[in-house]
Amino acid sequence: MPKAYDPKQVEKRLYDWWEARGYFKPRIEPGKTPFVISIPPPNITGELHHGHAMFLAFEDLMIRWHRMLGEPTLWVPGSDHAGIATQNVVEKKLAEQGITRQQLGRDEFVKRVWDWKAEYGDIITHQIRSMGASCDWTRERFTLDEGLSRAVREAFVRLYDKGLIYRGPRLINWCPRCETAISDLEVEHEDATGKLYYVKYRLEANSGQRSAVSGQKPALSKAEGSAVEYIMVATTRPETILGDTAVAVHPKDKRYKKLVGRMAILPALGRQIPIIADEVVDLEFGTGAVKVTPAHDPTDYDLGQRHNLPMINVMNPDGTINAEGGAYAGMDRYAARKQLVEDLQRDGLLDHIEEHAHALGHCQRCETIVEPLISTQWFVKIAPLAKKAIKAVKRGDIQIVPTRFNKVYFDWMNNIRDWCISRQLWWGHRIPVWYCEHGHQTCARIDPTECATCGSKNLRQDEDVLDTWFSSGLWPFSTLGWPDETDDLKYFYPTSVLETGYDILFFWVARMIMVGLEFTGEVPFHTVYLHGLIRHKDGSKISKSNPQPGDNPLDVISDFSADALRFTIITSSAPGNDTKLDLEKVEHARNFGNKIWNMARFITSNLKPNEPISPISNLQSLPLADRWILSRLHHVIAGVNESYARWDFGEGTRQIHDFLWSEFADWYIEAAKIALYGDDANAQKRTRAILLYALDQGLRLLHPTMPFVTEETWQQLRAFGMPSQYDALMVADWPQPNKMFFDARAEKDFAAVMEIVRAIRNARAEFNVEPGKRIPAILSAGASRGMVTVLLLESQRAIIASLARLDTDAFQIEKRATKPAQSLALVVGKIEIYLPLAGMIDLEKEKARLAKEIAQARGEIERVDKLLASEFSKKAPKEVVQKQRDALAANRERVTRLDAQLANLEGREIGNAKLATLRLRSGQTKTAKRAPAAKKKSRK
RNA sequence: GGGCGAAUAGCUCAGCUGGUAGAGCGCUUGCUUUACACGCAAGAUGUCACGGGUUCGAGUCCUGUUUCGCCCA
Repeated sequence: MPKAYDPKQVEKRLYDWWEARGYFKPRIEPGKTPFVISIPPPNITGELHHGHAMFLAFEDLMIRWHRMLGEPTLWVPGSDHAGIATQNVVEKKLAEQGITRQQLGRDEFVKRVWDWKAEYGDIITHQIRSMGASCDWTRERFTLDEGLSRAVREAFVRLYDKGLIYRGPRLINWCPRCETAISDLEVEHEDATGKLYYVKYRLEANSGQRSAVSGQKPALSKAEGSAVEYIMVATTRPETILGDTAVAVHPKDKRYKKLVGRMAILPALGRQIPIIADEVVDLEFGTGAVKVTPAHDPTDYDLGQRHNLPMINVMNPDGTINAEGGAYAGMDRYAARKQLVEDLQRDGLLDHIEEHAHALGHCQRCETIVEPLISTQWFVKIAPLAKKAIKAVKRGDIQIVPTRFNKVYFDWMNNIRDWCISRQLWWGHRIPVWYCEHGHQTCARIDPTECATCGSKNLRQDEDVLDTWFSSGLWPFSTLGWPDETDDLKYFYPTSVLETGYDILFFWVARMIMVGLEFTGEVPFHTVYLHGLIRHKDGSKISKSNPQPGDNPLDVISDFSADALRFTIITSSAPGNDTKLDLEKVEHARNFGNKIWNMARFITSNLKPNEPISPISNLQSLPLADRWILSRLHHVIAGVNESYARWDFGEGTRQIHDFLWSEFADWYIEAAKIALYGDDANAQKRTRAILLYALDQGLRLLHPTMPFVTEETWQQLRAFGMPSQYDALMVADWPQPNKMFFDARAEKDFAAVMEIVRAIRNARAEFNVEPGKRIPAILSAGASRGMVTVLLLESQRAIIASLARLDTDAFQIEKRATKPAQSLALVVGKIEIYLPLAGMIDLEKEKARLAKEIAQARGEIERVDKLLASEFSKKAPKEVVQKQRDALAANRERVTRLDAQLANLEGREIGNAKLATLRLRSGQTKTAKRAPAAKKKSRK
């Protein structure tokens, strides 16, 4: 085995091997419940980014874990045709050659997009492979492939027939750059400082009664020296004046009460519009009088509906003013605004301009400011679908992790608005509705040849395509063959988990739930696991305008390995919370991979060729270190299973990391060396078996998080003779905790051994003992249970000597030893350790340190004394109180001994005491604290 | 305006059901100890944002405040 693990040599090879062996493909086993995830399909225009890396890490973890649990496991991969994005990309490319899509015509353009897809559309799915994702590529789907297109059409026709899809003129969000309608969700609101223009509308002199209202504000005024009256409105979008069909005031607004019913004259166009009263008007905003543009503003649209106002659309699809705009026709909306403001000013109708903060809607795809306008579009009547979707989550048929997103989900579902599903694009699923010359609609699964109503053969298909999310909504079942009752659909649906970022809870998750229930009568998945977003180390958003090293996951993989990226993502994130990616952490994860590799390297180098590995038996008779590591291993197995079961993959993976590094490598492997290098053949053999067993189990636990390094390492173990019924780790059994291995006594005893070794190492470091030097030591077992302790220590003699670098010829273990002259005395629990280190002790330094420790221990005593004197001793649980009592006793003893030593030192200084007995810092408090901690989890 | 999240060691983050805090990196000291310098050993480091409350006891529960971020309108 090479000295260092090289992921570059491994990852691609292993991935191809796994795939070639068919491990990614599940077997349908009736009677077994399958585990299924549908991949969140990435856009074919996309490149791998950290959002993908995130879901790939989590989903592959779940998939590999369940596969190892023996469940038929399916991860359906695929990609999304991304209507607007893809069309934009291809149009941009054509533009480089000076070609527009209109020049090509629809059919030719769509063909070009397919060409583009053939060339570039697989990039993303290949990049996905580099993360190690074990998807079943034989089931790969594309939202625009034949089967899924059929599903889309089926879905549309069913909703249409049910009356849940309708077409009509409504106020929608229009992107003038993409020249298509977009749904509410695709509009991103951004706060901006704009201007609020105060514009005076003249009043028609003969309309209604005349009145002159004197107000605080010049909302209504008579021009100087004339009889002309005005009503003043405030607007952020002056160009929409062209589409005004009323001015509205609040019915209770005294300033304007008398004006209601009169007519105002629209500036620039001279059209007469009524002044109406409606409660929706905000008395505080601007002048309290608002212009009403029903065709270009959501509030005004509703207002217009209530008052039967005409709707005048003044804008072309490209954002220029249309013929309704009179002199402004043909101007871009912002040019028209500018011109209009100038004209108003010239005419004395612009009163003043104020700064104004407001939210501006932008197109999610191209960031162009979105224009609300009236347009004839297709909509899904969504409330009936939402009702069922709410129930499914309320009933618990679907569980959202973390649960706090339930509220977000319910809020959105309860206030849901009809979904605009038509897009004025060429790339996508064309709406399956045909019109005849009489205006009849024919909606059909198969392209019709005649009108369903009048039989006319003169049919024309609707030009629009469907929102990409319409097809994504069907994803969990369309990918399994729906609407056909395929074997896959029957066996794998409903899926198990839907794992994705919380940012597409509405876009995708909610819609899948709604349409899934509608079309299949079942929830599309039982659990929704939402992850957070990956951000820069400083918390800023990863974006093209703020590039930082490590933004591209492919670079991170190349620098540190896919395993390292996955490990980092898993261990540094909590469900639903954003994660800051720290490259230093990825580096550590890479090092961890190398550490694992080297564990195997050590083990394999100690295996005997052709020696059969015997199973572990006679647990009771095993040496302490063996019983300890097996017990620890099985506690960790239990812990990982518990953590994973409650979706806490980070905690589970951390436990594996800590076990392998801080317990298995730091202590067991080091301890195992004694047996391996000793001359007891049986001990060697047994130790080899346990090393193999523990690492094998550890690798299995870690495999879902770090698939490559674990598989490669495991294959090495096999190559060197580790018996296994499996050809690959990825299809090996998932570890299950076995209580038979739990051994509290062994954990406690070995913890003591570790403490002794640490105490000696600490003393060596403190007193600058040469690292390689073997020093003498005397262990004194102490009074109670002395013989038991002696036996324990005796049995660990070689390990302690080796790990603490003791001189084996001068290493004594006694029930009760006397301190030699010129020695340090360390106390670990009841055990005392004397290190004769004559000539190495700095008296002054030692006295100062002892004094400090005494002060510390006294502080502790004071605190616990106070605590025990309070209600605490009556009300706290017995074991908690006992723990404090123990701590108190330990500290009292500690102070006594420290005091004695200090006095001894001082006495020696003034008098001539011969013995210097020193205590070091690893006293009882620390011991007591560390032991249980190490039992629970001891992290590196 | 409504809602959610975050605030813990210099940095990035863990801390499940309340019993006075952990990791990685960084830092200090020392090590070519025959698996690993992508390593080993030994260390130092925290009024757990702030105020109030519940409790014998609060980083952990309740409440208010501040700062930052996000979602919805």
